[in-house]
Amino acid sequence: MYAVVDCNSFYCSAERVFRPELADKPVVVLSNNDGCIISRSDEAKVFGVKMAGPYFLAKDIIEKHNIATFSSNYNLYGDMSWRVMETLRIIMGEENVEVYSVDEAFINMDAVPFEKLDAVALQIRETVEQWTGVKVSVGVAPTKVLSKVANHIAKKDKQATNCVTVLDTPQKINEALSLTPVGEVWGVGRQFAKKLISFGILDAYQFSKMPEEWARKNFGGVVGLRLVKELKCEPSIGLGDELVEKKMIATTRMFGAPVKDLASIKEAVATYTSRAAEKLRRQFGAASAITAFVVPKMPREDDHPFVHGPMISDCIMLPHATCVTSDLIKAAMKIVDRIYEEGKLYKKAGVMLSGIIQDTSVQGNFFIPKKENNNRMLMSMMDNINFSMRDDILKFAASGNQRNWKMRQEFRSPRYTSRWDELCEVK
DNA sequence: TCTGGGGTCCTAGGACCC
DNA sequence: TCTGGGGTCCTAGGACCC
Repeated sequence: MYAVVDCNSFYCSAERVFRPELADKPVVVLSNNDGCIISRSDEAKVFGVKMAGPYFLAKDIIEKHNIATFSSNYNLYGDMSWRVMETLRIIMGEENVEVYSVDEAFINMDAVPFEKLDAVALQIRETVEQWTGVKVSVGVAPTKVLSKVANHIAKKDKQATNCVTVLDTPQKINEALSLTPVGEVWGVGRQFAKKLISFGILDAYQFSKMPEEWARKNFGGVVGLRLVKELKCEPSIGLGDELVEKKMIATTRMFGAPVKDLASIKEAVATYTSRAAEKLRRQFGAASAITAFVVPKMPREDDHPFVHGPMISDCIMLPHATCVTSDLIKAAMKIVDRIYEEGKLYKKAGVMLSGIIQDTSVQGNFFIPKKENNNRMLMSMMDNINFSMRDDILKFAASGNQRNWKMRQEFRSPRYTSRWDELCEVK
């Protein structure tokens, strides 16, 4: 059996931990640049605030109902996430927990006796809330896909389910599947949903009755096959390994306001490159290729749904894999020179590192020049200082200090748990 | 005026090899 | 006129996730 533990409106919950007066008030959290709404409390949902909807369209509702609004505070969410996951590891055993995303984890429940599934699921929910202040929902079922179905049901009616749903009999499973529209199944996105509905398959129960070969043929090969198997109670997606190294690392941002000049774009790209390189070093990797891109602002056609403009990018294969920020910035700057066009307005830029391999120079490598080993040490020192002092206290000059491209963050809360000078004050 | 960011997996098809 | 069979590796693109 698998359990999936999913935090309720995670970013909102994290904000509320340090703002108890908001516990039963409507709250929303905005994406970077205060562009979209990416988390809403139940109270905010009631007022019709749409998920992933643009903030400027919801502004009226937000102001009218006095909904508490926050810019995203990833320092806080990252730390709260760690607390939740650590709680799960402590009570269920490290080897049984797979962290799936910032607010979600799968748990292998094979060690739990069948008749105790309900009690243990409830205990997970209560312990996480007691230890971290974050409310979670727990869904338990024989496969991962089914546990997500269970979790949806737990979330939909929190009163009735107490945020816990266990699907442990064929009857319960079939009933749950019948109540689940096919588009809500984990792994069925918009395209697949459209196709399924065109076949006359409307709910998850109908989908689960389809032949495996049919699923393989119509829904992306093994992807569809696994999906149907999981719905048929046959586990086909195991517990993944934790802490797998990333195969690609990206740092991309919208600008706070459109940017025109080359110097600002270079500053931004150099800054993103530094951030990406930090992520790279955190997993002791080295990148063999770097891509940089810019997105020009496109004239808007009204009555058109929002679309991103074309991405203009270029890639450089590095002479040898590296995790040294200065090397990466040099390459990135070369790319920016190539892709930048005078006179255009840009609204976004980004950097991607790929061809990531294990960094062998960490310990010093006999076969590469001494200078490079020294650079690696320099990087470690920078990372340590930046980590212990504050972000970017040490940075490369290329990152600049004008920063007129910086993203909007009008409503960011203090980083209560990761900065001494932003601790919660009790009077 | 104003619409996020960062990932994964899989498949098809091309280039290349013997 | 006629042109095999079997592989590998890489990339682009499509789908999905939160």
